[in-house]
Amino acid sequence: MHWADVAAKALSHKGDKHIVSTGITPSGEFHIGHLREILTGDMIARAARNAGLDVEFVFVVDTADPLRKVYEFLGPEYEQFIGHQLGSIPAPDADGNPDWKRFEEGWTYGDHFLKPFLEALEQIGVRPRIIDNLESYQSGKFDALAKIACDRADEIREAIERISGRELAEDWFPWSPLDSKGSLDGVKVTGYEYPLVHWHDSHGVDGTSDISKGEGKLPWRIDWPAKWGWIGVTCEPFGKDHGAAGGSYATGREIVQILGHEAPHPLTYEWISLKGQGAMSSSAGNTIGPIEALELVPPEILRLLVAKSKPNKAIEFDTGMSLVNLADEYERLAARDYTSELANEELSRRQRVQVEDAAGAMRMAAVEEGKVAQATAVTFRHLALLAQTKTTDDAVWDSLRHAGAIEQPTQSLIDRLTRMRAWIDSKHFPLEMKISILDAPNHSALAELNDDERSVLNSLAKALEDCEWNATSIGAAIPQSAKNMELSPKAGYRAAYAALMGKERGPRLAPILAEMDQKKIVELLNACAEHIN
RNA sequence: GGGCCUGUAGCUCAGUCAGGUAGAGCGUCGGACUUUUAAUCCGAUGGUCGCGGGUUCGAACCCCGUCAGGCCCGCCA
Repeated sequence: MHWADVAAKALSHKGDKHIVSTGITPSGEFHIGHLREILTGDMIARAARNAGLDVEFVFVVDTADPLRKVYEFLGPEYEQFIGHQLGSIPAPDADGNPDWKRFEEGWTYGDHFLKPFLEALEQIGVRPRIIDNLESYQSGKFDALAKIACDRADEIREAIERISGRELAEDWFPWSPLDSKGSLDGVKVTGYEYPLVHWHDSHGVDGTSDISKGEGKLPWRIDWPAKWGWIGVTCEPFGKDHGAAGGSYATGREIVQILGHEAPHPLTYEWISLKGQGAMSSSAGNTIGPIEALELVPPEILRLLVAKSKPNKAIEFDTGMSLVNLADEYERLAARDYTSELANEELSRRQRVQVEDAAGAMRMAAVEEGKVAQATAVTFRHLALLAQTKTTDDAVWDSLRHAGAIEQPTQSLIDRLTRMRAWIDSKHFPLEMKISILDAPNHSALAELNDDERSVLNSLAKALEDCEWNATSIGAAIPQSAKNMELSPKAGYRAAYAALMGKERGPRLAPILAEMDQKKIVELLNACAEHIN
């Protein structure tokens, strides 16, 4: 069973109606690590729906969280906003300075980072109900539960201290009021009678905060269970940082009971890291955003990345060769017929599980829920080759038609080619996939050739010199040059690849050579032949 | 110090919850396809299941210990 189906099954034991929730703080650029959170939730919701449950998927945007520090992409002016809520401060402009003008129009820091992420989600087929946390506080959604938290502050303090093993400050209070400047930092609570919390701030000012109007927020460890309560969350995936013993889920599951609700079914997931660069971190500049990723990778393949790995497995992502392998794996999986595979009675239990997991992963990878992926009959590798050798899209389609792979390009294939071209032009495209013809003989590659293959070089140079310079003639000339010497065509290809590309094998040479200068190619071949003799 | 996760074929992993002959994909190697040679098809290769004990008729799986890697125990996502 696919991991999402396992989770759905667990939910089905608890009831028929479910709310799967995810949440992210929009403190900076979103990256594909965040995508795991939201895709994990989306996939559980799909699986639950599949299992006949009534399920809603929500995404809480934590705009009530304060700005923690002046990040590297922010100008020094942001110093004044430290401690202020992300949904109540201006967004950075292109230079990292506060964009006051758009702020007046209602464009906040939170919006700035959220908007592109939501567009990415749209493309990737995730359409959650969005809940703005700051707005939820201000409209009183937290009111009732925040009241219980404040009324029963001692019990909550005891739970946090016992479970997390840390000691809370003497003046700790389960409500963080906004101070006279609008910051959550450095405020001391001096008294409480619902709905007012009295405080003394770091500027020496005294004031009151109205809980029911969201003039402040619950500290994170209470904020989370309170959300579970008022939203009615029954399942929530979260990063392994929250899952640790003494972490916020451990305290949350107990606090939520004090608040009069049940804890949601948890699912901890591992991080996605960039290969060789460790965990993703905006400050280290080694992030890749969902938007950037989608410019290179089709959404269903990005979904497969998350779908095929069980949540507790760390994912290593990179935009080079593993992407090619992932994409080709997608094609292979799409080409299989799972129904007939599963009909085979002779499958061992183990094999059956493997087939089921593959089928499940593909079901979860589909951008449109319930849609069955169609194999495109064109691998990523092949498309990469065509995109590099054909300047126009039409030429690519012609080539594929000619090969009998397609009749008309589908929309998804057209999208894929567009992304492929973007990928090729980007810094991410792996050298290994780049097609290049040598300028000078590659000695070590030539040394690998056997005597037969070497002997073809002269004949090959001559054949190409004499042939008409188009793909068809070149294509005929390469094997013919070997046949002339009573050798198998293989010898001709081997010789050609070693001489022209410095490799043992490669993509079809003829169409590539046809785009190049005949004289140069012949010269290179002659130089290689000479080198050998 | 306390806790969680991970360790299985060259690589990526499944199989661990419900113990019953070690599984896939990729890679590699070989063959076929006499010109779609990054393709396709067929075949083969490949593992002291991190290590040591224990329970059991039987352990990758359960229990105890141990080693290695990652993470958490900060008003923190």
